[in-house]
Amino acid sequence: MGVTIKDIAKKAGVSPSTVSRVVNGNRVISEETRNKILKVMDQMQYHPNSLARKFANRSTYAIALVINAEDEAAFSNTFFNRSLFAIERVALQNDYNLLITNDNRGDRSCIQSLVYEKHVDGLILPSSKIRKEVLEVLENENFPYVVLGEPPMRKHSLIWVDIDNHEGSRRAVNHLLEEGYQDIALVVKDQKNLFERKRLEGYRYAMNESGRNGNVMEYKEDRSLLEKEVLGFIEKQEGAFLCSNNVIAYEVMKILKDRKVKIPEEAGIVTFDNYPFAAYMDPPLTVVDINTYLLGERAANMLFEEIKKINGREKQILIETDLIVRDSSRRKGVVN
Amino acid sequence: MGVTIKDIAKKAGVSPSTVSRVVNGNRVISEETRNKILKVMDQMQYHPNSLARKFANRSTYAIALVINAEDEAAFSNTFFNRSLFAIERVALQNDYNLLITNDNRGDRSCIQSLVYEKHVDGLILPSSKIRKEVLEVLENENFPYVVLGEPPMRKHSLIWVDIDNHEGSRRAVNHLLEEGYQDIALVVKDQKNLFERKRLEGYRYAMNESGRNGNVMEYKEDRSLLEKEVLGFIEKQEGAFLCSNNVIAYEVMKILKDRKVKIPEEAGIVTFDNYPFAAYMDPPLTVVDINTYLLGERAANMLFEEIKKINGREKQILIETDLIVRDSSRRKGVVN
DNA sequence: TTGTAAGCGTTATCAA
DNA sequence: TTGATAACGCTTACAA
Repeated sequence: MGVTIKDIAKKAGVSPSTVSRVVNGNRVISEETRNKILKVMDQMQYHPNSLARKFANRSTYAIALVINAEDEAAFSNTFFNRSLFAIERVALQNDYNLLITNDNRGDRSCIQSLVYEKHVDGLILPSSKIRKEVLEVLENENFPYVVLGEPPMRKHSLIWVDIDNHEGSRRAVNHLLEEGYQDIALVVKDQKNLFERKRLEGYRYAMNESGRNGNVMEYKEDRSLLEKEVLGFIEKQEGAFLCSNNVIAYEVMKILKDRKVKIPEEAGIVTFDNYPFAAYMDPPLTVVDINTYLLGERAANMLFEEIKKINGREKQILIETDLIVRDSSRRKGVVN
Repeated sequence: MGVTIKDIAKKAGVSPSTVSRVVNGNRVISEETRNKILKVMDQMQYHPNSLARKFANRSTYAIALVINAEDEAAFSNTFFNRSLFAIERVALQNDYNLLITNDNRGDRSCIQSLVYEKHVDGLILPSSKIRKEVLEVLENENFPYVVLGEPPMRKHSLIWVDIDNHEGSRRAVNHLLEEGYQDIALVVKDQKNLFERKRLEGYRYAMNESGRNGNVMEYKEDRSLLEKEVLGFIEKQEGAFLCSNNVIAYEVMKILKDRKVKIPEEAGIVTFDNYPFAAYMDPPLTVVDINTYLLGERAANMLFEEIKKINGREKQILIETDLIVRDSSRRKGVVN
């Protein structure tokens, strides 16, 4: 097929191993022969065969990102995308390739295939993949991997990165209290999801700290239920709503506006996730922004530290959220 | 390292080639030996070394998707993500891996590396990558590739898939005319982008067909300019706005609402892209939906047809848009 | 139906 | 500083 190291060697009048040394930037080689070989490589348009290289090195120079998408959801959410982008970038910086693997089977086979057959050098796994049988495989092989999201087990020994949703809720609650809202409700979609669970915990924690009970509402298909709860809540006091995503925030906002409840004067809103539209709402929405780029970047960096066995590496990282205050919760200065 | 084909052969009392045949599902083999070998493979936990396999086969069983992201933009837009998801899925169906390569250098080196070094079996390239020097490399090697988006050159010979933005505009314009709006303005962001160019062309075409001149507005940082144009336009007649994305639509909507212009009675709005928020707007936005999942799926399928040299394959595909009519343009029945 | 043996392109060990 | 040679694990003529 293509030009091989042997062809170069023959033409340059050296041995294949010398050529190999040049390709690999081996230092112990004379300027003279190096230049000669480089010239021939250029002339003959030599491209090292990475298949052969990987084979000889027993390494793919690739890491795999396992995703867990039964449907398109995982790929269409911004959360995932920015992480992916970051991971790809870090991989590139380390001269590694990134393999994307969508694993919709629940067993260990995907991981086994990646480890034993595909011979990738490291894995980034979503926390939803963490199960005993999977960990078994990885630990047997002493295989480098990082978990994306706080794992459901062994959270003190595994290596993972997550968004600090707990702290995000606390920030939002404290901000709303400072703005003078007397009570705060949390509106979530379903509490199974890990993000929402942590948000709930943080909310409860902060409410508790302020001596309040808290009030959790669920956003369901049937809007009228939520409507009743929201209006009932706001009737009692100048309260605020911490919403777990932008759609929920929009719904709450609509319910309030329909009843001519003034935002932020009579009711405040804060939502998780800074979707492009949050800033365009009327009034613009205060958000707890989560940096998913950083999430991916950290995960990938940790993985490479594992692969390279760098000393003193961190094992668990929580990424701070960022509270972006906009008009939907800026009660102070408006009300006095 | 791991268990090899030789280990299996020895233990099963056969030759390595026989084991290889079993691994590869070769037909010419007796049930008996096959079963014997399978049992041993299971016992010894054999996993074929894909590196060695790829090397021996001179094929990676991988396709690469080249993306072109100087920044996070490419990864955070939904457009790209669903395509990516589709491509990954099709690759998997064909037992291929997907390699994501972010190429921010403008030259041919990324493509060369993919073709000559990494030995992927096919490429999916964004149309922005299509340049003479790149095509040269690919054609020299007779290398399978598909372009994502109508290419800037050789559009009748290259293999590509794109969204039919031209038709999308026409649909929207005709819908708005049918609803009784007397004139339609197109609001775009910048006309350099291929999507927007095609939308503009389609708009002009349809307007022309209806004997109208058309009116193109640009959405810029400074909103006041657009405001003037929008209000001036709507003063003259009951007109409608075709917006090139959701943010623009939101801005136009806001301008109109601030002046108490009734939507859809006195002004209509249609926007490209069905972002989750479009349905939540007040009134809900009519959208020209573009199926980017299908875009990726088609691209990947075409690529595998190229790789497998299947007969009678299509060369250029335009993917139909879908008009989802919501209240923001439903003037009929409201006005009579 | 099965076995033998060469070969894929590179790296690594050892000797020169 | 260089070269000869074996090895990596699998596939595939070709022979049996």
